[in-house]
Amino acid sequence: MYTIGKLSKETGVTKRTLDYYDEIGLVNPSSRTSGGHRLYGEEDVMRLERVLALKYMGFSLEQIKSILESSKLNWKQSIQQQLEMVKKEQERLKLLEQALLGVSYSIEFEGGVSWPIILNMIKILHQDPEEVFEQYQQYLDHEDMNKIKAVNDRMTEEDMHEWMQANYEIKKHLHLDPSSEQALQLAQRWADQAERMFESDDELLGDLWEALQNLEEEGIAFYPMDKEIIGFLKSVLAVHKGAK
Amino acid sequence: MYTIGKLSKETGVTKRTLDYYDEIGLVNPSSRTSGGHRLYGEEDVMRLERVLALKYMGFSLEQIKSILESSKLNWKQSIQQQLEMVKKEQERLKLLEQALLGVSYSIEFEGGVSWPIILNMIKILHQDPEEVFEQYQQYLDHEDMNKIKAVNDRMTEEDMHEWMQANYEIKKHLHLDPSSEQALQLAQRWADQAERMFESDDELLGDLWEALQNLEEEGIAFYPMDKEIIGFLKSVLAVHKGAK
DNA sequence: TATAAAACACCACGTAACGTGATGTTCAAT
DNA sequence: ATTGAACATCACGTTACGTGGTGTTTTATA
Repeated sequence: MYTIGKLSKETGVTKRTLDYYDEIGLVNPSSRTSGGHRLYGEEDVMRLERVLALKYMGFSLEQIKSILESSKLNWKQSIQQQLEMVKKEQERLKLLEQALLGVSYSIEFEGGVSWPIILNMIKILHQDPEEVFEQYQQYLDHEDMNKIKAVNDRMTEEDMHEWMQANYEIKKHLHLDPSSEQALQLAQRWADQAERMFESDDELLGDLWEALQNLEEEGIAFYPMDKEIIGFLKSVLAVHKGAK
Repeated sequence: MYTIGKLSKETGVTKRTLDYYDEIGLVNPSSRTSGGHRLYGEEDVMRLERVLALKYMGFSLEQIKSILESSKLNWKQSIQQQLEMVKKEQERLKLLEQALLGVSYSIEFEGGVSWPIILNMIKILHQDPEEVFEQYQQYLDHEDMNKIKAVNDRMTEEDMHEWMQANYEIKKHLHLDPSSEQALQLAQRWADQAERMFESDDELLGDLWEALQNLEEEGIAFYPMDKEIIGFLKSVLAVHKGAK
């Protein structure tokens, strides 16, 4: 028989928690002393351990209570549900990580917090892609959109970093002569990373590039693409093609 | 100028939430009607959007309030902290998923809920490996332990499934003649999966196998390994070796 | 066996970010 | 002027306990 203090030390659960579990009927001591002190027996300890296991698995105390009194069928269902919840939560966190990384890089490269970029990024990640790529509707078909979303999902931390940096470098050097070697290198860097991210799906990349050029407002390609960047790339491309 | 209802519809935030944000001074309307109705201006809408973005990124309202009034330096720090939190949470969820999968398979194969298995699984995942593999201390060195932990981290859903099933199949057929073809196949299946999980690190696998045999109590190898299973494998191995 | 110290029971308030009414007031349209 | 919709404000509920208080029981020591 454990007193509440002993049990607390044994299991690492605070007294208050045991208090609470007693109060809500989740783990009741099987007996008491004449003076009213709680005494927990072996079964009580077992029950507590099970409760802790289920708690670790992410169930609420309410759910735990009902699970512990239910049948096999209910068990399987609960576990499956919980599994799905966990998977969804993991996806959410993956997106969250991307958003935070984006903001982090945006601070790093832009030298400060750029709200338009952040808000766009959140939009991309927060809602379904349909709504964000709405402006592309007239230029890209449904298949393209899905592919682009897949590209976004595949993007690693390094991809994101390189992509934002390449864009930022261009922004910093918009004044460069499009025919200069340096401009060509910047454009090349941009194109290389785009190639990498699109896994050489040149058709898709071409479609997106077309769409970006035709857009009237600012475009988004995992990062706000302002007209300036697009214009710069366009002019470099023109010179380069002409020279060839 | 938006009234609270308009703003609510515009942004998808409930009135109560706007109420609350006003109350705690997170987003205050910049003016009111003579009658006291709230009127939100463009800046207020912008502020709200920023708040929502930060909320999406997982910050508490308290943090958001201070972030919105702080400097760049503070920003970077906050984002980095949040990033780390998110990464940690993701690791936790990965473990959680493993635990749930384990329980799910245990129900599937054992035909019901087996608490010893569940509690062991939770122990494996919950606390640091030191404590769980304590019993192996005398048989395995530190390096081996870390490798085993790495194996655990690498384990996919399919690995786990196959592993538990292979173990379960053996449990079901303990009575088989060790020299029978069927027994050999069961053992082979077990060994194959072990090989796969250990990525052919035969030395490590050998060490673990040694340890498992020498243990007096039940062992754990990503799943409770009872003496019966070990005994079965041992006898099959003996017959097979003898025959060779 | 008396007494002091430790452990305990039980109570109540606090937390975060709102949801859900309830009541009384102001606005917009008729 | 009236009426229905929108609004302001209040208050209690939610989860899983933490924190602290008061008064009682148990345990250790003299």
